[in-house]
Amino acid sequence: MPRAVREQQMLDAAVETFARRGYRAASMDQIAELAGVSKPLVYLYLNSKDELFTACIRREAGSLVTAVRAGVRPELPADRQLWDGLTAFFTHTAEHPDGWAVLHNQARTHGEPFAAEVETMREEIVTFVNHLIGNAAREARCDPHLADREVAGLAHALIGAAESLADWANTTPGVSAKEAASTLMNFSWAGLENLMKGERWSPSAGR
Amino acid sequence: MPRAVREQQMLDAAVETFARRGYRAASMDQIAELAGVSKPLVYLYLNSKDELFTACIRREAGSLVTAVRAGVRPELPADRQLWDGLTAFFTHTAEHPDGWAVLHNQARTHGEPFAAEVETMREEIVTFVNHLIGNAAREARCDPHLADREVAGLAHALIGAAESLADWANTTPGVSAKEAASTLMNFSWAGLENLMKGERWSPSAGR
Amino acid sequence: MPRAVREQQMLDAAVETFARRGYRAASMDQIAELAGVSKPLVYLYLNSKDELFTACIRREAGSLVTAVRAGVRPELPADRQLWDGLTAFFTHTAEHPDGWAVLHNQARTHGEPFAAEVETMREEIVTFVNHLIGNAAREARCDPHLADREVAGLAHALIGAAESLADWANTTPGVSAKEAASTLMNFSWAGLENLMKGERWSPSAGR
Amino acid sequence: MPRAVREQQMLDAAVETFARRGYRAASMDQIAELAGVSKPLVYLYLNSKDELFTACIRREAGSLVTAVRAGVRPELPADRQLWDGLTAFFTHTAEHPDGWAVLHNQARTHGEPFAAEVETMREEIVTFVNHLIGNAAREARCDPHLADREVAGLAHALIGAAESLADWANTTPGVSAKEAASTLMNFSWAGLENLMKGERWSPSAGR
DNA sequence: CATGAATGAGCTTTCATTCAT
DNA sequence: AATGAATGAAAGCTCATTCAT
Repeated sequence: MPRAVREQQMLDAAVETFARRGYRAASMDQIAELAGVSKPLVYLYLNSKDELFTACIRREAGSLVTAVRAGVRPELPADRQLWDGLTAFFTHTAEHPDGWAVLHNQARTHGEPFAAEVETMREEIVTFVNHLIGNAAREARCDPHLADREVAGLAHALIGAAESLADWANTTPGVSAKEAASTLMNFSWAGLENLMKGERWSPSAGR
Repeated sequence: MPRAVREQQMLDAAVETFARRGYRAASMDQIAELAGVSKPLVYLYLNSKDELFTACIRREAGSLVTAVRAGVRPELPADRQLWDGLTAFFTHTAEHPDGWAVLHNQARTHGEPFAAEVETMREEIVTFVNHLIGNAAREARCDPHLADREVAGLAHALIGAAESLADWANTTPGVSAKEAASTLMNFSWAGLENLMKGERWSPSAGR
Repeated sequence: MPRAVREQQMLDAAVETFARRGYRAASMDQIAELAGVSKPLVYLYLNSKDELFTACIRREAGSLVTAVRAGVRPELPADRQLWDGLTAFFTHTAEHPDGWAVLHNQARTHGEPFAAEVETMREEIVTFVNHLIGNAAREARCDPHLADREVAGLAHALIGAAESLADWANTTPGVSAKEAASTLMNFSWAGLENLMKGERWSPSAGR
Repeated sequence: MPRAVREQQMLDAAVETFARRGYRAASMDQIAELAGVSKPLVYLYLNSKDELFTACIRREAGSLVTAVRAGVRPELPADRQLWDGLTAFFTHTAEHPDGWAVLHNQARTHGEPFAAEVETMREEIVTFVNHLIGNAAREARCDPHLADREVAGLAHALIGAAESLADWANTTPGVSAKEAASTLMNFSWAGLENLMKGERWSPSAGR
């Protein structure tokens, strides 16, 4: 069997095992057995548990980013872009729950090298959201007056909400990608629109 | 030294160690040494690594929930309650980063028993948000027509956004609890208000 | 059983195993079993295979140097000192063949850290031989005119001869320490005496 | 490429690797890579690690013995023969440090089969020294009265001194083969001469 | 002639856990 | 109340060796 194929099988097995047991609790024995190969072969192809984990993260992150990018058409209005991006995101995470678990639950909690790998993916999304808000404000011909840090905060809030909803959708039976996307659009778009218009909530003013 | 005090010292050491090393990588030796006691004593008081970890989660979850509850006054308007709750949440997570790391990063990623422990805390917040929306709708004298599952989704979105912002605030220098709370209010309140009024975003309608 | 005693038992077992199997071929399992303890205990007390090996080398080297020193009385004539030293050396190596094998066969052939450990012992002997020749020359009231490097070379020759004879005596039945010492005195003392008198062999002059 | 050539390349690589890493630490992978061939080919030609090591020892031992033999002319006087033999020995070991390391450091320290291989080489030298002493005694028309075992002891002493000096010469900058040979002649010839004349050192007589 | 693919067995090391005192 | 002493079990990793092509 050619090397490339075996490697993908190993990555499949590793993603599944890391997702279900966690990075430390997953043993190379389990991964090798699930992949249907001997342990030395895993080491021959992927060198170490660390590198294997990194390879999983990279493959899953790339796959997710590609899926989201493919779902968005930049010529459409900003809200439509966000909607399409969220739909693609929830669809992909629903179809690859183990990959998503590796990215969201495992990679971020096991030390710098792995967290950094995921952080680059997150930053890509922050940039995307940034552009989205900028474009939307331009379309609406209003000056959003949003500081860089404020945008970063909003992006983190949006991503966190999306991540949490992805987990919720994956663990709650009957929640579709569309429903998750719809919930998040309802939750977030009004606020983003307000901010683009310069409207803000303040504790003193109240509702 | 009385048992209760010793136990708290052990939990302090355990929370710090679990937060910094992760559940599996943290060893009972390290925890015992950091607590300044012998390992058998840790076992005498807390029985096993699992129970020790569970005790950490429970203590930190309780402490966080208590802090948030103490910050909210039910007689105030809904948005003010949310603002106060968020402020208390971000303040507490900033003051107890290790406890927060145990809850957010470790507990959820190491198997059912621990994740379930955190889930009860989350559910408490879902209930809170549920009340919030219900009350706000009543105050606004409008019928929100929100299904239970929709509220659950919104609560997950809100919590996810808050968690993500807490991490962001803890790792980005100069971001205060107030700023994080403000960002999240701006992000979420408009959307929640819309939903209470029955207004929704839909892909066909667009902006 | 107190720690100090157990440690010596482990070192005994380790010396025997390293001597018989070689450093790499000796397994920690074998050593632990021979010592009558579990493997983790060996690690608890001696940290690693490297440190265990180093501890063996240090103990055996110290023991050998002590034995040789105890056999020599500095107030006696040089040849008598050499004879006593050699006798003590061959007696000790005959009584501790495994310790000698560790020093001579294993320590020198397994990388810098270990070889260096033995080299310090050798240098101590070089110094001893150096003094011996110097004193003998003074006693004989002649100026030996021996350069430092020449003495170093002679010391290496003497030590090499002694090491080789120790192996030979240990593996040839019926060879006593006295016989080995006698052989080496006959072999080496005449040459050393000549050199102290300034007499040398040269290829052109012949015998 | 003809088999004989390939085999020599493999032996070259093996000698270098065994000398630098030691028998156990040297891996067949490293050797095959250094030889520029695939691992199965090494096995095809040399069957196993043990046989490969044995082949190295035999080749290097043969090469050394040949070099020493070629340096000695039996028609010359005994001291000259010894001088020429030592010169050839030190020259060869200086020119083939890896081969020498395999013989001196590795072969003797890794179990019976290999040590025995080297022992045959040593015995050849014992025989040579035996002849040397016998011839010299005949030339000097005196009866040495040396028992076989005494000669064996002397040969071991001489060899040990030579081995030790070879290491010293290889690791001390600026020491030539001639200097090492000269040191060893000065060290050993007077003693050997004495013994041939029946003169001995004894502890009671002193200097 | 030569190799890519594959593995059984064994190694060092670590850890949660217990027990006699 | 507290600990020094001790271990069964398992993990990551490496290596000599083989076979189908």
